[in-house]
Amino acid sequence: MTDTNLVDNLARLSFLVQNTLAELAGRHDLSLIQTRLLGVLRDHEPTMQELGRHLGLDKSSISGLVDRAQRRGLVTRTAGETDRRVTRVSITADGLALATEVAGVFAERIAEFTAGLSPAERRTLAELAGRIVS
Amino acid sequence: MTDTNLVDNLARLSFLVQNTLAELAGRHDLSLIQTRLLGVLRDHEPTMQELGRHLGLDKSSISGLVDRAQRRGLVTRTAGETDRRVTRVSITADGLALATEVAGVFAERIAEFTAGLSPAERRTLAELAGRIVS
DNA sequence: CTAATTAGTTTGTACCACGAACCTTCTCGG
DNA sequence: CCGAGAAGGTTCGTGGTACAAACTAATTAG
Repeated sequence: MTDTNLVDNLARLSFLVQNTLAELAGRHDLSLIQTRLLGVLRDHEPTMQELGRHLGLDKSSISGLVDRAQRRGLVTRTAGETDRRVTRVSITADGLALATEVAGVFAERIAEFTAGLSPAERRTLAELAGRIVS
Repeated sequence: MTDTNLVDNLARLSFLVQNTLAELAGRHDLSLIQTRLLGVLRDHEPTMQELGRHLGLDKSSISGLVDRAQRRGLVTRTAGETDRRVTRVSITADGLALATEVAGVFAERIAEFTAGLSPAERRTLAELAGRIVS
């Protein structure tokens, strides 16, 4: 049955979560990284390099990522006001709708996965996961 | 503080675990998928399409993946004995050493992440994660 | 005002993933 | 037994992802 190997089970859980998110995003022709990009932009209007820090990517990778998202009308670039070297990236209405849709379905799917747990167990899991990531 | 949003915390935890594995693998010039490949081959000697099922990839993706791993001497192809259409993939000594090394460091890192949990909490986490993935 | 720094883009390389076309090797029905 | 179709892999073309290095434009330091 469900063994208690912490490392294995965390690894498998992480693959399950990531694959789930990738699959749901893929239905809207979004990659994992594009989805993360939109997720960040829901709460921020960062510069290119702030985006790089958020996502852990090189600035040249960000250029391409934003290029492709912009081509699809999901984000826009805005020139910085004071410092004209910087570029701020914002999410568009289309991008926001897509991000919200994917996030919603993802939450539903996670709920299904954890349906076999009691409410107390779900709280415990959320709390332990929260302590690890913080 | 560590809030108790289950979906968010599971998502963040999964990114933490995956990024950790990707970073550790990257030190040996392995991608996540190459590492998973070696991980599967530690316990199996699958055909190409069995590999595809394990990893959730198209057979054409497997061809390239195994090509690159073979070029680095991490795996070998063997022609099937009875059915000569099939190709079995095996891990080499070099590949096994690499997989073992990465797995070991990964386990250490997970141990560090969960060091703030009590032994009982770690058992609980392992058990809850195990029930979700099973 | 020049020199160094910083933000971002471009270019070249490699990996990753897919579908479609293709080859070889079975397998099955007649 | 043999020809049609199915099955296992590979190849090719396309596109996303990631990085480093070279480059441009704008800002800041001296």
